[in-house]
Amino acid sequence: MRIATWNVNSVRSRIARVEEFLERQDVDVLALQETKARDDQWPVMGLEAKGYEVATYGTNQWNGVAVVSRVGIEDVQRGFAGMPTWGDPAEAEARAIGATCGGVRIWSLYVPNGRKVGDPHLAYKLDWLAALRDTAAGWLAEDPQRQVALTGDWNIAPRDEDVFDIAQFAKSTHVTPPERAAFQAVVDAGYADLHRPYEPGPDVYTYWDYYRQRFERNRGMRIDFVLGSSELDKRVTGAFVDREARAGTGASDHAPVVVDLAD
DNA sequence: ATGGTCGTTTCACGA
Repeated sequence: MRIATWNVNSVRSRIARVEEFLERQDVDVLALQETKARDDQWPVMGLEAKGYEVATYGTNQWNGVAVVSRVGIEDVQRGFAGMPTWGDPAEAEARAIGATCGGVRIWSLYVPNGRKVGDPHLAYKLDWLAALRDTAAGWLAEDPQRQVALTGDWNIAPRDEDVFDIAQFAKSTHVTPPERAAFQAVVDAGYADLHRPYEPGPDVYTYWDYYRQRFERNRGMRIDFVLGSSELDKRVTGAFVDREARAGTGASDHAPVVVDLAD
């Protein structure tokens, strides 16, 4: 089974590229972030015609996550236990959706951006990650044999080599010690990085700003990850970033991360 | 320090 995660930066403006990616890479399950579509706005017709099921969670034009699968979708859960919301608690933020596909629990996560050091959004990001860690640790405490994938845009570069020039991030979010500790806490809860062992280099990125030709010059960041429980980790046979999806006009600013699992 | 480029319910703001 081949799974993937992709911050698509608007599924409505990118649906043709989503369908192209699924077919070109022969993907079974795709987790999407920043769909920027309410559930009722999702362009599902082409996907359903090609045999994909879609589970979405979008409450406004800014947020949105989804799971697209051609191996079935079961037990969809929107949000997770203890997930903090920003601002009015009644206004749910669609940052997490979980679905079981082919026996694997796959989460599509859009970790809060954090904006700037000192911004309350950064505290929110850390709270959100702590809640995710607690909840995800609980899943494995209940049953260590579970195959769980925590995929998505983490908005964290865990290592200095995960950004094109660490000196330029001296006063930025995404690389601060508390954010990196929050990421590591999820790893320590039993979720390994399934991609890095297969592309360990310092110049492997998943995100490149649109401006200043950052993609063409490969000045990017590794901030999208597929983390997996140990039972899932055992099945991994390979992983890579699909840079082709980032190339050319009309691309998202992120590229998909693809992970292959043995049957 | 600023600006660069995308997306959105766009003349503003988030990433």
